[in-house]
Amino acid sequence: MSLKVYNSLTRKKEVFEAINAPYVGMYVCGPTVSGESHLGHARPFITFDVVYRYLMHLGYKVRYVRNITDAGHFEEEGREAEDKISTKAILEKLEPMELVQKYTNLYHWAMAKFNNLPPSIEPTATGHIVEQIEMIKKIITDGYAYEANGSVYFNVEKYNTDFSKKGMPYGMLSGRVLDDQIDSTRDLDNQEEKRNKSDFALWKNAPPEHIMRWQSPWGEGFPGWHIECSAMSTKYLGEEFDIHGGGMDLQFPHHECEIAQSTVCNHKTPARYWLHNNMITINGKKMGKSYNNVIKLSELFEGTHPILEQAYHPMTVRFFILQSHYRGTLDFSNEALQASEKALRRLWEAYEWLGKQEINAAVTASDKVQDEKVRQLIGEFDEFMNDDLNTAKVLANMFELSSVINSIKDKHIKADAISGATLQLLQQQLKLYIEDIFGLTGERTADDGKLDGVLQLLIDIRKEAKQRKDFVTSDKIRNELASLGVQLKDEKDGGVSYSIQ
RNA sequence: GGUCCUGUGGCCGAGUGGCUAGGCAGAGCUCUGCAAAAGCUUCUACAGCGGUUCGAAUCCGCUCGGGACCUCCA
Repeated sequence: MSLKVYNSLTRKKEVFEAINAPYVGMYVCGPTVSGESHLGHARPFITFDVVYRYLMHLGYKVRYVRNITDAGHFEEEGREAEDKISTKAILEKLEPMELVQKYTNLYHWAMAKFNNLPPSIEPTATGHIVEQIEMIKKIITDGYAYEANGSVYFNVEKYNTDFSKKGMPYGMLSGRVLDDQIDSTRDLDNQEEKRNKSDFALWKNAPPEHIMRWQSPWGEGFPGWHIECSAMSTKYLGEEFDIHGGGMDLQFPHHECEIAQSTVCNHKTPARYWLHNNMITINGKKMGKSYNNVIKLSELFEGTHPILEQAYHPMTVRFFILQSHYRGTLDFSNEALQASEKALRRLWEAYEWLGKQEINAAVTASDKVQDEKVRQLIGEFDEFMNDDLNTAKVLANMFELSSVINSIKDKHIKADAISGATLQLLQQQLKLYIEDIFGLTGERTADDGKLDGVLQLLIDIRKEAKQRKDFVTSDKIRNELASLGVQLKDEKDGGVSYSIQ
């Protein structure tokens, strides 16, 4: 049983084979830190965090590189060269790097909230200007780029002509044919510098108002849109690495250009497997700046966006994302998030309860059918993950297992129906998948046990009240706690547990 | 206009030629002082029209609807 992933490059599910097992190199396009990340951005980072975790679980030694784009890119090509970061910096009266630092910090804060593991290397574009310039020089030397007025452009047509012969045409990833595109490319101003509309910038001459600028062989300027990823992936992962990930909207032109640049320099397609996650939509529309429908992560966690009916815990969002397949769109709504919130709580409580049970491994199953069913549901975790990381199916199985766990808890299923060995396996596999691979964590806030002590005291007082049929007191405790977000649950065996919202 | 994806029950979502997805919501029952929680049972599905097939939600065609990319974008 081996891992299969959908490779955008071949448009097929393929068996994953590492180039240099057990080592795996994975590059994922990170954020542009000119603003705060929004819900849509959360998806690739959570998706590839799970990929990272799963690969490690499979025994690979993964070098996970995720860049930070902190060198400004154009708002719009052509018009007065406006650098996104420097423009905003002027508005906010901040130094560009101060702004970049602020949003980088916010981004890291959100990643930590989501319990995403930090990547092995998180290189910045501004920290790799030298590498980018070197790469551009090489592309010029090889004849695939030209200089014009202090800017450097990639010659797409020449590349396409030469590399089509080698079976690597420009557009191989996105399925575009260059000839079709030339006509369909938008008519932009100030295109005279380019020989062809489809050419893209490797280096841009910086106009005087541009704050972020570096010295280069072509004068003062800043790197083009795509070169940083080629330069940094080559530097840290080599000329050919295993996985390249990112959002589907980056497939063209970003990844296509990346392939072209790297292929000229290294004579091979940079990554073997290209994985693309789909978009998060809101009312069926992609969440994005241009649609003016973004929910920033801080707004999501605090419930401060007008669309939001409440705040959503980062784990709710993580769970929500894992409940769908990464290649499908996922539609945001309050109802959907609220459903995820409840579902996650149910799953977690069953998981937590089982984890606390002392299991006698010597017990044999009195209900072979039930035992077998549980074993099968557990066994399918790997199977589903290996089938292009189907986290949704794994979660579905977990819910079926939760029913079994709750039935044991409520004694609807006999304690010895399932063997000790199976229950131990269940404990172990749930922990592995819920915590280690899916990266979910308990919502309970850490405290030093004082809160628990207080609650246990209240539970005792309520119990005594109930015994003398003083329901006014017992209900008061229950209801007051409920309004504070602490829910008491009377268990079958007379015990009382609680959950905190 | 070009390239491509998609249409599943009240909502979110798996699935993909014959076998229950799952979650949330709704209904009934069990438990309970009453609730909640939990368990059990249950109701709404595969856009429409044709075709292929013993059999299609699943394959093919058409129609209608939604969306993405072609420009920064996760």
